[in-house]
Amino acid sequence: MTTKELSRRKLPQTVSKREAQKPQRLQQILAAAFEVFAAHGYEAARIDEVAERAGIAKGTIYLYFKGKDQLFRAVVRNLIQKPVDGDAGNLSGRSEPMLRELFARMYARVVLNPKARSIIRLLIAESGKFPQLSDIYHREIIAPGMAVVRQIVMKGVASGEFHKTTAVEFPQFVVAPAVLAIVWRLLHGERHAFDLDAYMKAHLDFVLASLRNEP
Amino acid sequence: MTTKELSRRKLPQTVSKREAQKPQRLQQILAAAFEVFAAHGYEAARIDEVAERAGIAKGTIYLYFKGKDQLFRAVVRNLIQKPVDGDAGNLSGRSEPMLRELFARMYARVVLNPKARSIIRLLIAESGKFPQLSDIYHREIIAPGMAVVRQIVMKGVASGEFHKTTAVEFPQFVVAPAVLAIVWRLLHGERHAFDLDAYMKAHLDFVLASLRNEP
DNA sequence: CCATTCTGACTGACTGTTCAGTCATACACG
DNA sequence: CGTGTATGACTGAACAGTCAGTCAGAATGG
Repeated sequence: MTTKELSRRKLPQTVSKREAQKPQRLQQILAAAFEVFAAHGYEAARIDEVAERAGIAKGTIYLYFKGKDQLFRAVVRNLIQKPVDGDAGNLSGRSEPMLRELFARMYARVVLNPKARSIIRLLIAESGKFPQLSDIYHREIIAPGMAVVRQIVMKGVASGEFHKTTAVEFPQFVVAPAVLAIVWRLLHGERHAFDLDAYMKAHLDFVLASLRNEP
Repeated sequence: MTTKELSRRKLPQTVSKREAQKPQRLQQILAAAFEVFAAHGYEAARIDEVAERAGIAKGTIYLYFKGKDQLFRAVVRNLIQKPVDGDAGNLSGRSEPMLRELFARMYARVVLNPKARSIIRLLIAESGKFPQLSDIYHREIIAPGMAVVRQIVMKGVASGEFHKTTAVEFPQFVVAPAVLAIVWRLLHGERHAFDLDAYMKAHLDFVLASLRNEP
């Protein structure tokens, strides 16, 4: 790139107006596509509806994605590769408050989050057709999550706060009721709903009762 | 109908050969349709494939079912209304062996049963389009199941075998790890699999550790 | 008994529609 | 005015659902 070429550009605006629009378009498409896939599932989702919701023409989608399956992959990948940010946070102090903190985050971010539920529904429904996606989900979300839970439990056991428990081998037990709550909601929607706030508190009590070292 | 007309018929055979075939056809269609729906989901399932697998012509399916959605409903209803037979069995004796018995049945019949898993996947995937089906599932399977678990826990509490536990309000906690195992399998198939036999034993230990009244 | 007629379960080629993906044209920006 | 971007009418394939026709087997008659 020559000095002359550089000097032609407005210096603060290294990218042109049009170039600046592109990532925005992509986000429009991804957002609209997520809504449509979440509402209807992969097969029943219509590309025309995605275009309409994004406020663009159908052809434009094919400038950004090779086809329907590529679009689907991009939508889901985009949402399950989101940084899990400072989730592994402070692993210091007593294990019980750490579990309490973990549960609060887990229910707020996943169980009570319609978007997260929709992704899980899509992953379950389409894991036959898109196994790579559930692999990503496992690598990025499930495995690190299980590792954190295991850490907390092991720490509690080491400090004598918890007794020797099978939750070290299977940290799944600790979070299982949250998974059940998600599935319940996916199956029954608003029907047969139960008090999720009481449920969360009781969940913590139930798990701690199993882990705690009673004198 | 005259005596003469009656005397012509062979008395032991009240139904004709053709009439006897009909229920068999219906079962053929339902069995084939289940395979196809389970493999591809509702939208991606092809009626032609159902016909081919049942070894009949496509038109025949429409003699038995009004349309694709009616066929789907029939397939799922047929499988979730199956008699839960003597599941509520003996509610006598100590609660711990009763839980042990319950878990053995639950893992054998549901968690380890590919057919049951497929139905759950279909229900989760299509509960938006077919909410009545998950209502039936709740009424016929979930609610009675929860009632049984609650009975066992309450009995244990009453006898002093278990302490006062939140599992009375939310029997879901007791079975949640089994639900997680199903979802895990639905998401990851054979990948990331864990030892389900050890898991089941540990699950029982974990739950009993929470419920038991330690002196 | 056999011959004839009748019945309705079954067939599969066909139809109309839906929809993913394309492409000639229009547009906007530099 | 040239280049990269957007459009939406169009196409061809796939597929749910239909229906005129077939034929095994039941009913009727001699």
